[in-house]
Amino acid sequence: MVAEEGAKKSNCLRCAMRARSIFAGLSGEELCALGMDVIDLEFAGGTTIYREGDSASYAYTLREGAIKLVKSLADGRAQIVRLLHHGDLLGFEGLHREQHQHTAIALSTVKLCRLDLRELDLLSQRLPAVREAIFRRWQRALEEAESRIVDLGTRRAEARLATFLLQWAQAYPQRRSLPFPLTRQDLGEFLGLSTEHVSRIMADFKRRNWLRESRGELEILDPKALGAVSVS
Amino acid sequence: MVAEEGAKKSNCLRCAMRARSIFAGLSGEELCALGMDVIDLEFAGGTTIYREGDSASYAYTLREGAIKLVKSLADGRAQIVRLLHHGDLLGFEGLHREQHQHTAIALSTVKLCRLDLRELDLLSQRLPAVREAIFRRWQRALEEAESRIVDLGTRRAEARLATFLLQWAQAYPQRRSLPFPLTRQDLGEFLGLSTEHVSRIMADFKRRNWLRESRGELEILDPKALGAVSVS
DNA sequence: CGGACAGTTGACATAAATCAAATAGAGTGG
DNA sequence: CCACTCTATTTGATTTATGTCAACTGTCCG
Repeated sequence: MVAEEGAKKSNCLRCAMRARSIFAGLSGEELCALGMDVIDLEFAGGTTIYREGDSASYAYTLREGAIKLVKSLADGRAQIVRLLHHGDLLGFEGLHREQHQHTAIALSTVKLCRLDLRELDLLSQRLPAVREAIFRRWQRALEEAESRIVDLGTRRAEARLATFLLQWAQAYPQRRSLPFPLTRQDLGEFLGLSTEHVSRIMADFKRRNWLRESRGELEILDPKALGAVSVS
Repeated sequence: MVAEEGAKKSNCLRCAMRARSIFAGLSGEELCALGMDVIDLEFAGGTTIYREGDSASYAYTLREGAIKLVKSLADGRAQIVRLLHHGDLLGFEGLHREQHQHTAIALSTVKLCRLDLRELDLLSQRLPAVREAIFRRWQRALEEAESRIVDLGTRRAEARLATFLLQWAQAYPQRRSLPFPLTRQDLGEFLGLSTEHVSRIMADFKRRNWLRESRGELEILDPKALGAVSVS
């Protein structure tokens, strides 16, 4: 739960992430000329990166690990609004809003680079490519959100879970065993189900030998079977 | 079901909608200099304005009436992804996507103005104010989508319906009797419920004298009671 | 008057939540 | 290394919410 925070100036030029970042379109020279403070951070799993309602000063690019964006309800329950993987952005709602719209929590150890929102705003006004990149991410987020609305509105628990597992796997291509730092409660809060119900379905999938699971790792043994359930 | 389509050149300068449109920030001169083909259209309720998968050539501003954006499932069911009111935009996903992502259907007689997507794209690159306006609408759409995810994931049928009715009312401020062109099936497809279940709850709300309904009009008699249910 | 069709209502089936208890693991301190 | 604790998970029994099927009603409209 304690923030094991590391911080150092980032070298964007050499960043492995650069091609997939919002600075993808820029030349090396343009990148150097940004004059932006970009700082690399590392947090332990469980760390809260920002809270819903916090005034928004920074946005982040997730370089490694997974993060959940959560909205908390008055009655103590919570809904996971989005799950983020390496390459995803977070905190960008601060470009137009004073405050963060979700609570961001690291699911595993994460590496982030942190961008100052004010600088980013100016930058995006100056550089069409940056603005364009942010815009596109936004659109993709909207499409994913709408697809989750369809999911939640029309599909049953088994199908939602199966769909989710397959999508999770897509975030880690060419890996036979996937990092899987989600608890049953996380799954429930993402899929709109009780933890018990998630547990039953996961146990069922495992009994059918569609999955294998061991401390934070997941292996999908029968994607076809899961695919069949996910459409039903 | 037949498209009663009227079409004429639009006079944006005199448009009552102008202050709320994506051209809100522009001066009269700038507006004149746009050189855009903007065409006013009118469709009867039930008309399909475009279909999911259609190649996207136009975007629209909804000037009057209500529209549903629908995603159809393989099994014949459908999910209403968004409901649009006067002032809302539709078809803008065509700015970055080749094809429309939803089917747009008029719920009542609607008045639209139609914008050519190619021209709009050029325009938005030229005019920061326009781009900004579109961006902000996008962000609001994402926030609404996320709030629906929370709703669908955590709330029961009664609460979802009550919330929805109150939100619908907000789209028609200072009106005691609201236009309400939605069928029980529409409500079901928006809220992720069966038509029968929606019907039961609506009937229940009416029996409690929280609502009154008559051919396409809805009156909310007890917003407080609905509000209480909507949080439960 | 007679169809369509949307809405309502009832009886029943099923999905999922809730409550409660048992089990399994992972970490901790001796 | 073991005993112990704490927590996540699993499982079972039961309740509740919601869906499904079917019949009936009302209304609009030709």
